[in-house]
Amino acid sequence: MTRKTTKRDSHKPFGSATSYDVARLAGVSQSAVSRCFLPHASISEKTRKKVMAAAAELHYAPNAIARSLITRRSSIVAVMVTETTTRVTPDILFELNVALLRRGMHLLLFSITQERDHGDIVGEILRYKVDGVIACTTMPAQELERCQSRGIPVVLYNRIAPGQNTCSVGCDHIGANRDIADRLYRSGHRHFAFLAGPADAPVAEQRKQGLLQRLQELAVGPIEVVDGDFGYQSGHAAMLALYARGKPIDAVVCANDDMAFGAMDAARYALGLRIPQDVSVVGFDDVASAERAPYQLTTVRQPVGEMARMAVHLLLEHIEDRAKPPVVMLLPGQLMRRQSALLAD
Amino acid sequence: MTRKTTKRDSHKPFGSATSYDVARLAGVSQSAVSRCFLPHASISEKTRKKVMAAAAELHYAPNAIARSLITRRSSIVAVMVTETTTRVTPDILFELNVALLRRGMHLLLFSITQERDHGDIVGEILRYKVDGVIACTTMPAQELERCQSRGIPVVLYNRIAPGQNTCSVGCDHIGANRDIADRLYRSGHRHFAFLAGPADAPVAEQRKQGLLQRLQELAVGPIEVVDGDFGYQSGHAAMLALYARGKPIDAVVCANDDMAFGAMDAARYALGLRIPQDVSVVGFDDVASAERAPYQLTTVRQPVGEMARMAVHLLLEHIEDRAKPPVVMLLPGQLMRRQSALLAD
DNA sequence: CTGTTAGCGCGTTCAC
DNA sequence: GTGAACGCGCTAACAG
Repeated sequence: MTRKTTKRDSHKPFGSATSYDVARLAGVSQSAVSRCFLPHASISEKTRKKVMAAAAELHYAPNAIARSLITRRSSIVAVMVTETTTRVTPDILFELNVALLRRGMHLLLFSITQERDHGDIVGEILRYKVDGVIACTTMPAQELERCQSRGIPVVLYNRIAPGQNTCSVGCDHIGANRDIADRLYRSGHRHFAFLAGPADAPVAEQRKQGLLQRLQELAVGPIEVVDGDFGYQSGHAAMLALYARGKPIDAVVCANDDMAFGAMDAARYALGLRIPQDVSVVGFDDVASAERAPYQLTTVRQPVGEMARMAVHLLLEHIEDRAKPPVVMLLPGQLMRRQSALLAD
Repeated sequence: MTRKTTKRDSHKPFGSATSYDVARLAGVSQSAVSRCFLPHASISEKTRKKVMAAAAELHYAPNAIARSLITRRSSIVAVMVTETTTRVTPDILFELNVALLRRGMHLLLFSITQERDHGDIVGEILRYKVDGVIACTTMPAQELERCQSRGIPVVLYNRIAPGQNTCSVGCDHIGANRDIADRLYRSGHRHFAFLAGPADAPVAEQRKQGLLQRLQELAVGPIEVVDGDFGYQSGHAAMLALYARGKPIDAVVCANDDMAFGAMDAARYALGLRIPQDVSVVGFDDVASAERAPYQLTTVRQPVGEMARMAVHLLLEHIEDRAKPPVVMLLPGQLMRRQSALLAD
């Protein structure tokens, strides 16, 4: 003890008090202090009082970094996002953060960009010894494996792993757009178009699949597909391109809301069409402006809060038991019926 | 060495290789390995090669947690946000993350909610020994002091500290709305209204101040102020309430874009007004829908990317030198002139 | 229930 | 330039 005490008084620039400082002030051993801050420690009420008083006086709280070095649990979860994620569903980060904090975990954020790809980022993640990863990105199989081979559980958000051998939680985009197809058909639509999102966005592909699958089952003739990139402008352009083809159209389903807005504005202000009398328009995501007067867009809302909580739940389960088999969870989207489309019940 | 080696082969469930493992494989000492991964280490090219080869074979990378325990630098920055932050400016998190990663720092996210207030969160932050804090929230003076007294620099984002004794970077909301007031006046407007945001949002107050200040200087008569909460619905309601007062109105400046959208929809669809012929409407933020056909909203864009980079820059400077005096940085907003308002050049 | 002891993995003197 | 020893702050295993 003499050794330690003499040493630590020397520097300590600002650094908060350590468990040794508290121990000395309380007149107990350092390990007694440690135990006071542990969940299931056996400690007498008397010494506990003494320790807590001393701790309060010194503003002491256990150093999480030092603790994690020995417990091999950092209570940190890495969350990977892209710019698209944060733009299209900004609330996901908030919801994940709240869900994680509520369960005693912390969120270390990593944004994928051109200059920092998955490889770089996974390297950083490994160095920080996080307890788990939630990926809102299309993680390359190799990087996924790199985490898992080191015993770090991964949960994919709105993506499905190549071999489905990884946990994932997502919205059932396919099911939702199958339902949309069905309802549009039943309310009399026969001439369909799909304004597609970027090919490298899995959710955009799923939304397309859902629509096309169901329409094929219903034996609806050729469906016009126009490419886009999730942006408003691309929706606008796609709509103009669509009508330039000269085919009859009575329903336009869009890869997301932003494109739907572009399509609606093109329809009304450039093509002179009435919505939904001349053409029904459907989006996906239910962003804020979807419910507003100029659009009143019929769309599908993802249960973001629930998806976040499920992702956290799944991750923690697999942190507890790494041998647990992977779970793939698909949550239904919620249809928001508004004025932009004629939809059967 | 014997002691260490016997020990470490025993468990190691999945855990990655340590510097000892690399040292053994390379036939050098552990400290040689350590030096290889340090910035300015003096090491011979020969042993460096050996070490790097061994490290690659074992997929070794230094444990950031262990490193920070001894260097007293975690390379982690805590970022505090509220739900409003993430909803109104989703890109700020992305921009901060990119700027931080580029400078070798990592972002630990903390969302303030009802159930986890600033006190709780600052407690968590202190336990993780972050190198600094960027607060996109209204931090209570007490919690600010709690960080600073422990030598943790804080940079406020879009807030100004009570005594200005803290670093901050923000958009010049006051200046921007002074300019708006000026231009509206010069283009002939004389009957102004301001649709206010929540009283506890400093940026909303600043926007109001800027407008009222300048109008007072211009000796423009009583300005109608209607309360709101930054939400679309509140803008809609405020606009109706405003016209219910029966006063003449020719310019409506709103606390933010969402409220402006509500106001415009109320004006057009409920009050039968033409924009900008009957009334000019101005917003703030330049969110995505502002430029779209139905709105074409004249508004002010905050230089979010630059603000993020500046916040990171300021923070790192103060991490390097804690004695550096605080800097308050105000960046100009960018006026986006569109069709919703008649504005002088 | 308490104190003592031994590391977690690494960066850093200090001899050689 | 290199290796041995030490300790960052803490938890865990053990004896009493």
